[in-house]
Amino acid sequence: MSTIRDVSKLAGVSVATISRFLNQSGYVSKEAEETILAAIQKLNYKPNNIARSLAGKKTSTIALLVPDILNPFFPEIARAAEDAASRLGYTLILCNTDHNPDKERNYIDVLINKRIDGIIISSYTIRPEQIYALEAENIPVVVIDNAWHDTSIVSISTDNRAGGQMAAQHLLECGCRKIGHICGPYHIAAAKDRMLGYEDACSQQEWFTPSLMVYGDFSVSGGYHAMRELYDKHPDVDGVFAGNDLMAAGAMKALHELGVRIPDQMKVIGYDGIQMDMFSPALSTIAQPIYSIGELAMTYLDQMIKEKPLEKKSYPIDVQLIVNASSRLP
Amino acid sequence: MSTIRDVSKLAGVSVATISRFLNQSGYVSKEAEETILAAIQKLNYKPNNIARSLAGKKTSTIALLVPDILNPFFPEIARAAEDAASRLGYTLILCNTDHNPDKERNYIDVLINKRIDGIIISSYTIRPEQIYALEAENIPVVVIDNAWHDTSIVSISTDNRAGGQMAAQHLLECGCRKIGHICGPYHIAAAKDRMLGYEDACSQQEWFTPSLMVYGDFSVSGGYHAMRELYDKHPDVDGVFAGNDLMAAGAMKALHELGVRIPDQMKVIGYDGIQMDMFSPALSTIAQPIYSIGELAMTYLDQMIKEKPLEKKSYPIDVQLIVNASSRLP
DNA sequence: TATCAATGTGTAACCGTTTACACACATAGT
DNA sequence: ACTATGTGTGTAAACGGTTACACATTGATA
Repeated sequence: MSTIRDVSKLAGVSVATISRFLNQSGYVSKEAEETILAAIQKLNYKPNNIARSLAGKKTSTIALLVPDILNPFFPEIARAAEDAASRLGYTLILCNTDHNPDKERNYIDVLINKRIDGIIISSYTIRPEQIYALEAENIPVVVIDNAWHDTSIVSISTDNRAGGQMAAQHLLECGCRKIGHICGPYHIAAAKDRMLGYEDACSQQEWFTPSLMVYGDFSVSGGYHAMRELYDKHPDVDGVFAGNDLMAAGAMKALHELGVRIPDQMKVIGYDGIQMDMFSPALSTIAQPIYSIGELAMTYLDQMIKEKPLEKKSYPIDVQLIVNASSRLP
Repeated sequence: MSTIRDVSKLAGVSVATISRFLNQSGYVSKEAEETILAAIQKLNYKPNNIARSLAGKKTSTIALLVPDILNPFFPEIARAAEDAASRLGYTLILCNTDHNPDKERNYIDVLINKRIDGIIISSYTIRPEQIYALEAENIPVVVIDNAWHDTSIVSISTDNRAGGQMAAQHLLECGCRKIGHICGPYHIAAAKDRMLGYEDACSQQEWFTPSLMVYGDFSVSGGYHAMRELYDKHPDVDGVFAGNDLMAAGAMKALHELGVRIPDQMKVIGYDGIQMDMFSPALSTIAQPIYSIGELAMTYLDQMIKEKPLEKKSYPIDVQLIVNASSRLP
């Protein structure tokens, strides 16, 4: 493995000139360029990015911290972030935290030691102090899917309450006369906000009762069991809003087993807009622009890394009602 | 950001002693340990891994090259590889190549420049020469889901032909009297082998005709259209083996639309064993131990990095028939 | 002709670690 | 008393780049 000094020797110019040539910085004559190029090719020289990073203080590496890449929401984020990262000349480190604060802390330490240029975090469990620890080391952070208002932390997030309201409102407009809600984990702000949105839309209806809100854990099986529980308590529900698409899928599975036809007897709507093109009937949902979120996160992060000022700290993103067969009017 | 020299100064010992302490190498007295620890804490010192890598020739970073993390097969691989990597003290870089040779080449160059310790590759398009390029730079490679026999390349793979045969055989045993096959892209060895397995099982049947094999592109919509085409040509098929689970899902969607009941009128089996717990009826499949594949890849890679000899070059993994509702006997 | 800017190049310090080597001292074995 | 071995520490040279600074040459301008 040859070094810049080997190239320097072979080409008969100083290492500084080679470096200038490689980085297109400063002046290099035509002749020098040619001899350098020839030497590089002859030696199959590849600049060592480790050394570059040490001297230049930039690793061209960013990290993406997610709870679990197996949750279909995150591959889409990862894909978007990676596409943007690659376009901007960064490489993407993937970290799964499983909502585990120890793992989070541990990863953050490792990433600080690696002197990554920036980090995108999606986490329900992380505490602002940990973000400040990163900022103390001059590592820019963008948080997605979880906003702390009134902090200096840059975040990209959607209005879950408005989205929840939109979902419930849609079912009302479809003519549903009793709408249940499968709620995500209470300690997750997004889940709670979506539930509040549901309440905004439904709590004044004469049929409303709190037992229409059942608990799921954002997973398919959570949605499945929640749906059975809901149907047990209220066999007359004719619409259900699940706090995310995975639970909606679980609910539809339960309904299928119960012989309840969708959308004739029951309309279903989810939340997130993850890719579920294999589904039949296709699921209505409140779609977040997942790809855009990942892409924007990377874009803002890049600006922070380049020390360009950002306009705002908090970037709200709009959600969109997608009507599909699962809630289509007869 | 303090350095080892700052710690050295504050603790009143040489940098060598600090380094020995940090790496638990060589002798360090109890007293030295204590003063060092105190100094580290006081300065909030974090060892710079870039410098470490430069001096030590190890980056503790490995890369995972996949076609597309959005394909549900790969998050499972990524999760497994990342779990194992993290356990072994590595960090995982994620790269999407989209089956695009240019992107592959580009990533490989970048990764060489970053002096990653090793790389796991899943690609249908990559050429052995590119792997040799990595090996020339002393970067160990493990290839998954694609074996080149008679080469020095370490690979983990399954016997797709046997798996395809198993799938078709299963449908025969279920009493199917005319079985179609939705085949993946011809240029992908795995797809072709699965098709050959199907032929092994079915080509001697009196009902067999080549037009029972239709083409899909390993995607949901590919499977959907292939199923419609197949049903068009042969409305009397009562069993279909799709070359992967995504196409099986697309096929089931098409069948649902066509009003064909599964499994009564048509039995369906897929291939891969990706997570599809939201599906109803649940899909039968030839399951690859996806998690194990990712985990083993990382394990073997670690051994290669540590220069421990590997027993073999080619690690064959067994697949398993999973019978679910989509092919259950009446 | 003197002055200046633009072009082109080289020397050497620096980035923050690891580690080979030298050295000092204690303890134990002969 | 002499060696060998184990323990503990420090100096300084790597690792492979970047870049500040000094210096030389050229051509244009006053």
